Amino acid sequence: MTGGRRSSPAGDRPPVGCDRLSRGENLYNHGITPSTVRSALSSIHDVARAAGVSVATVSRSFTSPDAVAEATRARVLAVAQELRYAPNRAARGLITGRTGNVGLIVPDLGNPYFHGVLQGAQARARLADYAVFVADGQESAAEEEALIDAMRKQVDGIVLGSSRLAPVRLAALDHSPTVVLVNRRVAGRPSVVVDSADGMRQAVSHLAQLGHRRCAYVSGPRRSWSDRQRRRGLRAAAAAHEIEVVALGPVPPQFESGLRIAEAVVRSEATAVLAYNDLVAVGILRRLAELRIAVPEELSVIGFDDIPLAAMVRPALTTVALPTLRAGEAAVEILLDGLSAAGPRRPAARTLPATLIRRATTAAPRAT
Amino acid sequence: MTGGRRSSPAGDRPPVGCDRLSRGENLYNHGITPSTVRSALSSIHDVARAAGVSVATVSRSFTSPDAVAEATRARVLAVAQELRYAPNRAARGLITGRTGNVGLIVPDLGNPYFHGVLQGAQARARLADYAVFVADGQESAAEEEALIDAMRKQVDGIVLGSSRLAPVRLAALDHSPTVVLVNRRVAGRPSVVVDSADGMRQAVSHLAQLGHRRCAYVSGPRRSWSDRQRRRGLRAAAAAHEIEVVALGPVPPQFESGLRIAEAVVRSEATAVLAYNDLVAVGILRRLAELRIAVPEELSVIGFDDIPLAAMVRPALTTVALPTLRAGEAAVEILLDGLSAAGPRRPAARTLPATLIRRATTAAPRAT
DNA sequence: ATGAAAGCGCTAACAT
DNA sequence: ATGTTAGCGCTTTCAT
Repeated sequence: MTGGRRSSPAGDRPPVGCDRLSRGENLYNHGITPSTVRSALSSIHDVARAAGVSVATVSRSFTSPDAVAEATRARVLAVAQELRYAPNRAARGLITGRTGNVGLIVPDLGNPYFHGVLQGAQARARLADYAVFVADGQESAAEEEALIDAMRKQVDGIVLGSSRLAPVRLAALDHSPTVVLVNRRVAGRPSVVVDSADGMRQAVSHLAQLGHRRCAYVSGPRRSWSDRQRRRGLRAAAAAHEIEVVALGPVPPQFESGLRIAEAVVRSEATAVLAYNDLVAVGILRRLAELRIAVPEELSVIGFDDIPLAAMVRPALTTVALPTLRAGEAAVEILLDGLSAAGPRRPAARTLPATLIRRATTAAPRAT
Repeated sequence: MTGGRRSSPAGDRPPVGCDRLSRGENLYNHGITPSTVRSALSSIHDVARAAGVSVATVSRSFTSPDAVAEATRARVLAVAQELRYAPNRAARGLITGRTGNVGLIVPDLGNPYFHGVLQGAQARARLADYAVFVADGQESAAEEEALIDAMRKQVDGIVLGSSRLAPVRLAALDHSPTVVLVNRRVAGRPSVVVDSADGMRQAVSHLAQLGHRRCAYVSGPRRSWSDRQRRRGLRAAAAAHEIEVVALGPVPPQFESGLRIAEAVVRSEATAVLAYNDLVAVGILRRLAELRIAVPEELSVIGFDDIPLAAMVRPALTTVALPTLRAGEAAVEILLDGLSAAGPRRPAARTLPATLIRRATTAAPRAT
């Protein structure tokens, strides 16, 4: 593409942009062809010089195309492409106050739940030509705050997934840049949450219809907002369906927790168990199999999240699907919206629906 | 017009931090204390003024502490903390040529293999106080190149995981910033690869010892460097152990592929199957269970990667562990090393060992 | 429609 | 040891 077409009036100009290169790059570039050497390090000045216009015109050609004459713009753009020039976003940000970046901070990059959020956020950001920083808070509130501070000036907004920060700290956060919460709700902050209380309702109702009367719930981290939502949903639904609840846990939201808690589930004499998340549910499933307890015949199991794993185990896990990908997208969308919005407005608070996915780990309880 | 901002040419600038805030942020900040409101947007000038020193001294207090008097530095740092000042890295980068960022590009953020790489890269980068951009190439070479271009000026280096680029394109890539390859080897480029050929050797040798004489291999993407390594390792090891090989595939490296290929594996009459990766292996496992074919009694199965999933399924998957986390770490390490190194030197090429993890999907073939 | 020049926040000479 | 100043690459008045 680079070599062939020379339709522009700039075609006969000498190959420019090499003066920058001589700074030392070419120490590396021994046997490399000219087309390779043509560096991406050209600046707006190189383009201006090569196109025979001022830097202002080059800048305008990129940022407000209508402000420059058709022919000029075409020439500038052609030269720019030839030189592989693209505006330096950091420099641009210095003056515009916009970085073109967003940050994503999650408590644990190892948790599949956040992979969906990351994927969604990244995809949505890319659509708007935004780049995303990602960082792992290591389940620590302090680290999370440190990361926010580190990112602050480099981004136009931060998506905070399942923040481990206390509500007060969350509320006290700076408003620049904007922080969008995922899986948390705090007054005055934009957020996107999943209606997991309703998901719980669906799960319990499903169990009730199957005839279960006594269910166990293995709860997640005590300070987790999601867990509180689920417990709330559980209380309400259980009452409505006259189901007895055995509370187990709390446990860390991991596979190993499931392994460990499984026997307690059995001892509880519940005919069904709801786990804080799929990871725990799959752990339970695994241990149950070792214990030779048939699922779903002897015990029904329901998870939360619908991570890919849920469909891969055997029997396939019935679970409450939480749209993590969409949550990531939505968070970035809110961020971007807020940036383009003229004035301040009340913070967006999106709620995404949860959906029960019936697979193979739920059935009627064994007749007693 | 927003009058306040860039008014006075004569230096007497208004307290920036505050006028920024008044743009509307504090509409949200009702009952919040002054110390909270004090924005993080203060610049080096604010600190200099408040500490009664020049901006140069403030700068030095951060970048070369020894160059300023003990007492002065203490005062500056105190004021800085009070003002919640931290140097703007974009501005710093403009002059130093260092951004303090690295980029990570992978073909598919949904693939668990890359989650390890991401985690490792992020952790290692954070250790050096670097931030990481992450992007999803969507299994497309073109998108990958576009992402590289988009990142180029914002990072000091790029980690390219399992690049889908053709070798020529890879070789033709700019050397600024440095690109470190993961799971690819190309002349003149730093890289970290996992010795999966040796991993394959271990797997085949294990199978041979168990008594298998006929094995199937379900290969991954044709253009995948890893797949070529594995086939190479397989050929050699199979020859050495006098094992007959049935080649199946290629298939996309996903769970569903395993589901689909399982029957072909059975028809192949191999007594063991090696899958391109764990995802495919687990898919095979799943379908085999439906087919009521006992694993490992009737068929042994081995995967590659050792993603968390491998230990969670039942029976637990025997697999060749590839140190993805370490690969991510190593890649960033190489990047950082290269940045601090004085002159150019021959590109680092790290090879990480693969390890066979024997779990429950391999056993001696059924006596015939 | 275009150009000259100021300046975003910072660091690195070059003074003092 | 500290201050002054010249930019880094860019956008944006303000002139022309």
